[in-house]
Amino acid sequence: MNVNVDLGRVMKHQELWLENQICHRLYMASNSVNRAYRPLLDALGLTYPQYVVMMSLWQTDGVMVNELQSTTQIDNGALTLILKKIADKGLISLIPVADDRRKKRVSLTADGKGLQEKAASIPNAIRCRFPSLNDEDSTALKLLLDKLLGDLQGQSDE
Amino acid sequence: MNVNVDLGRVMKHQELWLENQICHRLYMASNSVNRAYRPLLDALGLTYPQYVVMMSLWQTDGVMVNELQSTTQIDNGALTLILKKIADKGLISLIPVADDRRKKRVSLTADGKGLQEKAASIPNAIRCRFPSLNDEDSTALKLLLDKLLGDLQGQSDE
DNA sequence: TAAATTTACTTTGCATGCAAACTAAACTAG
DNA sequence: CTAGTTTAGTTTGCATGCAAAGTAAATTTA
Repeated sequence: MNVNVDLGRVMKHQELWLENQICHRLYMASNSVNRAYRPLLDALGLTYPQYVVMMSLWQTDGVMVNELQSTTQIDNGALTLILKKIADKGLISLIPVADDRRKKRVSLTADGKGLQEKAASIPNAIRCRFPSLNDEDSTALKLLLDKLLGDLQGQSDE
Repeated sequence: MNVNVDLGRVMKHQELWLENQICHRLYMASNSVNRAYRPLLDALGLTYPQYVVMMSLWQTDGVMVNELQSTTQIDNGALTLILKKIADKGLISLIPVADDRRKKRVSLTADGKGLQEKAASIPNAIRCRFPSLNDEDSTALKLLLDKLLGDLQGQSDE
């Protein structure tokens, strides 16, 4: 008695069923998480990608755009606009490097540094939205996502 | 000897570090997966969300738009455009329901049904991109993502 | 050292994702 | 039966994500 024929469906192409796919779950999870962040980030005047950039800078300030790109994995084209926007908000300054005038250094302003205190409560607020995931689950999930990311990163380079 | 101070960073706000976050991994994973699908889906003339809609219809044809929305989790506004586009490609027909003229039934055309054969190889091609994830890992990852999705779904309704 | 190439972004065109406003049809209360 | 409400989709404005073309500066070649 296979559950897959309960509704009289043909047993063909089960790999194409949404319930069987990791990728569709990732798609839904990423969007759901983004929606969960929105109300919290609205209070800071940031979008999620902008928040990711700020987090990266709070951790390591004064980096080149391409370093920020590889850390955050945000698309280059999008990153240009995102940096322009958070620069307009006065959170960062974009300074061309004297050595190599193609490069730009991204540095936090005082306001940008100060925003970290306001953001400090967000990670915990988000974690509380996943009551079903205990610490062990979280660790396991990170590990599995790292495996997946490792696979996908390596391949494009070869 | 804590690895977190290896580079002399202050031990403050570690929750804000990207490496410690599930959400940033989900963001990167979802985008990476989307990029992995692109060359495969280009051959079918579909984008990933369009492919998700087609998969849902291959599994259950002739549903209302709102059923398709809850199955695929694609945004309503986006879904309207996506349905218009795959209808323009001749893969589906959108027929207003006689009972309730607000509703529309989404039905596969012969071409739409035929496309399933061409798509049949995609799930396996994608799975091959994750050599590090064995079957056990895949099952575990699905389970963890389902937990996370369950948490996020329930909350917005309350 | 002049041409070819590479590097570090920027810009452009298209396709979502999302919240919010909007429309039309069906439903409920009085 | 009519006003108010809910439901099913659509439209709109803004912010990415992505591939591809474009730019300017640095590097390598010949």
